[in-house]
Amino acid sequence: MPGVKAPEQERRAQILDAAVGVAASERLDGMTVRKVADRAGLSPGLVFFHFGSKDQLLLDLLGRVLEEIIGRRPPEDAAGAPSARDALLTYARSELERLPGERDFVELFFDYWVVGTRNPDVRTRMSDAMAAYRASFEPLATRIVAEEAARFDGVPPGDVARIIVSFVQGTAFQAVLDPDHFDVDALMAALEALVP
Amino acid sequence: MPGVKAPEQERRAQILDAAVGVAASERLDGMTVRKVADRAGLSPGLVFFHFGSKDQLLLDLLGRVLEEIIGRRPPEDAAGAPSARDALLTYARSELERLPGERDFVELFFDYWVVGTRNPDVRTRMSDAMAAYRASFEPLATRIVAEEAARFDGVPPGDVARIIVSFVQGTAFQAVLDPDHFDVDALMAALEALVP
DNA sequence: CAGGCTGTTGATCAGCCGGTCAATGACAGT
DNA sequence: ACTGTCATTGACCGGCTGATCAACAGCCTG
Repeated sequence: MPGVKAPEQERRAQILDAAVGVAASERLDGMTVRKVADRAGLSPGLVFFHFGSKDQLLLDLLGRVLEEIIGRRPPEDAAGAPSARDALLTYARSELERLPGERDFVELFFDYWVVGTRNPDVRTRMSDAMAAYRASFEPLATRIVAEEAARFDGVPPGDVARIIVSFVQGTAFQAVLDPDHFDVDALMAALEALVP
Repeated sequence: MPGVKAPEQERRAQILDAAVGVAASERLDGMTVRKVADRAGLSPGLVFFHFGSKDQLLLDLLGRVLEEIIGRRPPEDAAGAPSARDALLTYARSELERLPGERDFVELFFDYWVVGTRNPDVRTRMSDAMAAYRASFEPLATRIVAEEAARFDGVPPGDVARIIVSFVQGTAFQAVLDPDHFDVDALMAALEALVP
């Protein structure tokens, strides 16, 4: 006996919310259409009615994950930084400080990375998101290169941004694997000594 | 009609070899006991006879992957480097240069990272391996800190090593996602400018 | 040659998966 | 009030999975 109707967008959002919940607690490979439907209090068939396939549901869920991790980032608050180098380090620190609170999404992000190695759609989406993330570091990287033109002779700011992103991601990787030894202050102290 | 017997260790190795092959081409989530058995030219039941469960097979396979990625590393060849800083950069470069050729194992490494977030055994194994990898950078990090004691005042060498490992891993992450834009020389040039 | 141990096979099991679909009911337009 | 559209349900399908197990073959021991 079918239940009450609901507007298209509302249902989709309801199902996606449930998908976020299931994925957060059971990870991508533990997320099934049935579990999502159960959590949303709906029938499995409805998920296919609204999303067509599980792959499409995954793709839409990826949109949410990326928005959370890469999208809704606090403004890069470089105010008060005496130099571009300090501003970049401050920015990097703020990125590291977000990690513990967004652990579920960080884990999902890596889950999707794995899926992306086999699913071209996911891969493209991830690749684009990474480019956007990298781009958010570029203004500061450009200022750094400009401020010390001699030291960075011929080095494209984009490569500097790439290195910062690598550092943040690698740290996220280690933080999830071994959260007890994750110490932002210690890491930043070492980084500041390493990058004068 | 059962086939010929084989010594315990030989069979295990044969099955593990097949598992490596299947995992390399189909990834962890595409690896099933049947496919491994097929590739080894054996019956599925035999896999359980020798390994007990798929989880145990995964754990043993992880041992192989880690040995390939973290174990069999070339000696850190710091010979000819005028300073610890140069030696560390040379070491980091050699790590990056290994990535394209070991892509299958790098992908598997991240696959296992994902599995590790749910499987404590895998997680512990990964965590230990990461610690060992980090430790391989420590001697050079210690020399760097010692050579410029003022600059690295109070910074533990272990944290410096952590940062280098983060950089290498983050780069591996991006290299798999977007192999076409992976350029070791460009990255190292930027890194050398960034870390004087 | 008898008998047991052990490696090996492949059919088989229960369970879960993504996906389909006929049936049903709520709702809007007329 | 009638009707057609569409959201919703849940049983159902085929396929695949990890795991089990009785049957069987080769080998060692006596």
